[in-house]
Amino acid sequence: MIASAPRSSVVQAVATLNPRQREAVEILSGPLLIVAGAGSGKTKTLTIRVAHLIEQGASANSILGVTFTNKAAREMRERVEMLMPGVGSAITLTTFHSFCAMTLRRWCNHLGYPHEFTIYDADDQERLMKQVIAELDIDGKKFSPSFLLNCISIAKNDLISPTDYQPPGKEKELIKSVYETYQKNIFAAGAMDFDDLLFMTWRLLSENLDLLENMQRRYKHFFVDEYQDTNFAQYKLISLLSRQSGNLCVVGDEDQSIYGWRGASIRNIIEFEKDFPGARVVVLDQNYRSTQRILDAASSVIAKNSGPRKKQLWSEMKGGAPITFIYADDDRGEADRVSNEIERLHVDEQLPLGSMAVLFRMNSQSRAIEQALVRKQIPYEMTGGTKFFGRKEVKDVLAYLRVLVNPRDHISLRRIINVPTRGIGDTTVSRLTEEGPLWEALASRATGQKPGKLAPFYRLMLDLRELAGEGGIFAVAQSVIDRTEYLHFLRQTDEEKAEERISNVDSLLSDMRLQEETNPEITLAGYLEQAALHAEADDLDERVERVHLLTMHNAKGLEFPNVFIMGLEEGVFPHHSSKDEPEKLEEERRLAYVGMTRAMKRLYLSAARRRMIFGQWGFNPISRFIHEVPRDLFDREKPPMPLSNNFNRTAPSCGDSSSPRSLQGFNGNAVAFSAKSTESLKEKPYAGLFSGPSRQSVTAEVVQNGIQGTMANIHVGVKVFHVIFGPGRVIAVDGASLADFRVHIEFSKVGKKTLLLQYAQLRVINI
DNA sequence: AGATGCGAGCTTTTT
DNA sequence: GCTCGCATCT
Repeated sequence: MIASAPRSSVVQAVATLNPRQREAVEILSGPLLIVAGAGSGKTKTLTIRVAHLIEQGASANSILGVTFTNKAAREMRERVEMLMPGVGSAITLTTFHSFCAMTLRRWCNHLGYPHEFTIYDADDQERLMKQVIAELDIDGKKFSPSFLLNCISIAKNDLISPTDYQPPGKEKELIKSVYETYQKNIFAAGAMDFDDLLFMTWRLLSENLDLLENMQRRYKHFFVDEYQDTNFAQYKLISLLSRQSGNLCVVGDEDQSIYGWRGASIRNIIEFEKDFPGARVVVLDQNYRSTQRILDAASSVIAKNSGPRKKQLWSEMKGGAPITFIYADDDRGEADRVSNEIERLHVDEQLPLGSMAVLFRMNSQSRAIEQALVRKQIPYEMTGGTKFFGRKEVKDVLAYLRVLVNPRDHISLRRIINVPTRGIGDTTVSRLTEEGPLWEALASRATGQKPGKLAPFYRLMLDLRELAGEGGIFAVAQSVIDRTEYLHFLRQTDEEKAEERISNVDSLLSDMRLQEETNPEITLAGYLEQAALHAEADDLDERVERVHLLTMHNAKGLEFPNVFIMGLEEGVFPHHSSKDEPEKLEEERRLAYVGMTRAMKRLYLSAARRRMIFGQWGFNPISRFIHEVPRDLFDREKPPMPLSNNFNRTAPSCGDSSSPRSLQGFNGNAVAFSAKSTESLKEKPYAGLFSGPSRQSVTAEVVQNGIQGTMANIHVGVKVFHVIFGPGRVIAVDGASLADFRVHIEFSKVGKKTLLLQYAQLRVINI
């Protein structure tokens, strides 16, 4: 067929869409919700929609797109650019936080902030909070910095200022004053935390109509990706911006909402049609990523969540490889078996290492698999974990640069005033703080009667500031390092780590030089902003020839042909802190859904019978998420049947709930000990695990396999030992089934308690 | 001011 | 089991 006119690339692109996707692309005005299941061609649809908008006459710079990560923004920009050269670079496409930072850089003087404001990360926030705690003379044992910061974060996410803040629970006044003092101090530092970026932008635009109108004149078309992970502040902000034009397109999938703990509100996507009357809804449920079998597994798991499912994903790739279950004796064995399989896929099946990803619930799980891969000399790449820009040595150098840009930043100034050590101790600093803002106090003292050791430091900072005014960012950082003899300091303080630290400082310098080459206009403030808003996941390169290691949170939005999910055990995944709260548990399940739907061809789920936690062996039953996958989807190695399918029963109350977040949940299972010695004891000695005279004579058996034996061992009169409550004696037992077998114990330290055998961590003491 | 030693808490997930 | 922060000592 010969086209009568040159068909635009957009028309060609639209032709490749399925009917639903096409519908989404063709709705160009008004509120639109695209429910986009995993792997449903969301990015493609959004990209073509942007191109279509432009073809229909929208100007590129009237489009504002917000994504969750910088990486997603970058990739979408590239794809738009490919489709419509020139447009990719002209549209505004960033993360919420970057967009806010950009807006505030221009106008934050309206709120009394300096244009060079610093962005505080979690570490800076904690330092600031510790100061607040000291200032208000708060009992640090009663209120941890993280608890207080969390209260503040929740308030800010809800756009509540210190004045309007009504803290929950008791000690209201105290928490309120913490928020007030924190905000006073961060403002004095000319700094904003992540939540401030959103809150302040909202304040700025809602309090300054002219600025809002300025924005509304420019932006006419809005889209928000990963809408299920937006918080209240983000929702209000985008509502405000789009209110006038009404052209708001949001894309998301409530089954993939995994950031509730960070303030994200799933209500935003659920209530979209109420919030924006007249909204159109398009559901993308055809999956182009995974085999049907993988989708079946993932769907079965997510189906256990309450509420109706809006969609059922389906794939044209019928069948597919079975899901593989791997069950090992311990975490090391689990890692060995996973790495064996990785090796097999690579060597025998010629699959590239980069096609494989190992996912886990928490970063601490990476250690075992990293060691296993190192032993096999299989190259891997870990994304996340300790962030590059969060490393001490990197933050030290950045702190210098921050002070040069914004001398009011007393958190950074305090950090480096005696790093490298130059004889300015805590006493001196405290005295300075009493005299006023730290930098000003430093200036007046250094130039006054008794400058002492402050003068050379002040002189140094002045010199560097002068340099910062004229030199490029790389040159300034280089001077900071040279003039402070920072590398010498690193070598001196910790010889073992010196090499690595120096290399990190080196990487920082290289990055700065690179940034400067790509963008000669870059300012120090700009670089610091970029560093603050940088996510490790932004750097992930799927094309690299290494096995990818990352958390499921970091895996969001990615796909890999072969996916391994490790640590599918109760207490690990779902994480013990989520087990007792249905809402948190549902979020864990959504996380499992996200993890499983990353896989294109093959999916492996693994678990260990026992793992080392806090230097002790923890025994966890297989995760409920495994049992929620239909057994016939698995390979030959089927997961053992669950002990009890009643996971939703609340955990046994173990006496006073005020006891420190107990280890109980992690171990969450009974461990039975019998007198006979077995091979596993010889093979894997419980070195130093359970001290005491009975050590030689005990064997551990997981309840999974041995609860029957345990029941036989536990009877009235037996002496037992509980990890938390210590020694005690069984005074009664009852319970009709394995699932609710109860043991009444008189503990010598804490008195009488009733425990569910299935969860209690008990061992029989043999005398 | 800096070095040494001990105990508590630690492991969610991150823009 | 490890690491960090704090207290105590030189």
